[in-house]
Amino acid sequence: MTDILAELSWRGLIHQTTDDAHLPAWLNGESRALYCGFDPTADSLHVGSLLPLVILRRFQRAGHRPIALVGGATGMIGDPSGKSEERKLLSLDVLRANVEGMQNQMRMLLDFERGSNAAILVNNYDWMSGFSCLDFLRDVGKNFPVNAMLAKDSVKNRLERGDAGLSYTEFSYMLLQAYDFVHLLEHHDCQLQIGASDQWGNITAGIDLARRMKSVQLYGMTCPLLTKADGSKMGKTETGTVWLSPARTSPYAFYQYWINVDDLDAGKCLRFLTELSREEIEALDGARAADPGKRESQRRLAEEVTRLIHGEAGLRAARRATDVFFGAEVSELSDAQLGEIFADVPSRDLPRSRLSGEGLNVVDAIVEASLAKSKGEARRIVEQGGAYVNNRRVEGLNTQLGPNDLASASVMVLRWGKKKYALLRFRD
RNA sequence: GGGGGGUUUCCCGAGCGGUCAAAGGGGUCAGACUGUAAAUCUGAUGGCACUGCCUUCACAGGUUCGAAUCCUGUACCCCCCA
Repeated sequence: MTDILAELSWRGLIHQTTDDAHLPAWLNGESRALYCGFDPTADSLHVGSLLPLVILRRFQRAGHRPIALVGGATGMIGDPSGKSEERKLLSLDVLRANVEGMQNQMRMLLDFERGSNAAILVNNYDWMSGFSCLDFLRDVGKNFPVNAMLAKDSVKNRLERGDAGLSYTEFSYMLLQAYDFVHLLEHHDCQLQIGASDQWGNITAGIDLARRMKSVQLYGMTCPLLTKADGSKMGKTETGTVWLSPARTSPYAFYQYWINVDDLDAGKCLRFLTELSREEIEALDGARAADPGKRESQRRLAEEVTRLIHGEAGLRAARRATDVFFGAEVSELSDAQLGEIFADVPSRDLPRSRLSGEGLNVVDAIVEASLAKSKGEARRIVEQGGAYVNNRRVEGLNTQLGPNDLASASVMVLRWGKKKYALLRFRD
């Protein structure tokens, strides 16, 4: 039995526990069940919710049994924690699809086969949907003093805002989550709940409920929120959220997100999200301090996290795309390979005849590919040396593109500046 | 109700009736440098058939050879006196 708390502790993953004194002995004595809930607000998890999931994984590797709970029921209500205003309710169909999508991702990170401590996936809709309103109020609601509920930060913050308010529905959220804990205690002997630090109130609500209903003392533990050195949340880019689903965020974009992590955040990310050993991480810290330009930490981070989420194949694809995006000329690749590498990039189909005869002028090509809004803009970028065809700089305004400028059988790769790409596909 | 000021290109902001697509700053984009960074430097920044033409300076009209600049009206904003 690995000392999981010691590991979480050096990684900086313990924000708060409900019982610092007894938790170590309780966990190190034998294999325990623990759970963490995830609300199905989208059909994919994102970087923000990755951290608790990785922690569940760590617990499992240390010999404990992780229970991943998707909030099919709680998702219908909306958690007020950390939200500044009332949430819109999701339709049942959307929720069902979201639960499905998230479960698939959990299957990748947790092992559901692993003998005595195989992970368990549960959906609180299964036990909540049949719970009648009256029974719930009598059995659960009776145990919640409104005073205590009003004192929770998640509620207090919303009430103090004045402009936002809080509906009775969201106010009740913590009762549902609290009951989940009791339910999992009864059915899976789960006595520990983990979550991000904003879940503290909900976790302690569950512990209080269990004490009142079952006279049992449960445990809770929170991890820090995954934030950047400047205080903002990780997992957001100008283009939006970084998702775990390859359909929403390609392995390449995912890999790039981590490659671009700030030096100041790299050490934290390595500790939080990778399974590298303490020695390896500290070696990387040293390397980063000595020669930050090499960005070994970021490379390693991107590699580890991308492999974790997208597997070896995804990592390979991300790397190959990176080579092309930041490398030399695009050549000796097939249509299919290019399509895969430039999966994220907008493309446009043009008739092949545009390449014959005089050929296609670069400026026109750039506009056709929607890289530039107008010809003037396209012309400007060519004049300033910021336009590239197949990663080769375009020399002048009157460059004409012909069949020889295709990178593969039918694809031409246009680039604007350092990173903005577009494809033109020439079809018969 | 009376008096005064304002409305400019993505934003702020300058703009003698002609030489204004409109100063300057910010932002954005590109290039150099670099660590796929930050900072810095350089250039660009309405459209097009680009040594020229077209559309823009709240809106609608007018004066003039010619208006973002003058006049009239309309809308919105600000200030002062009641």
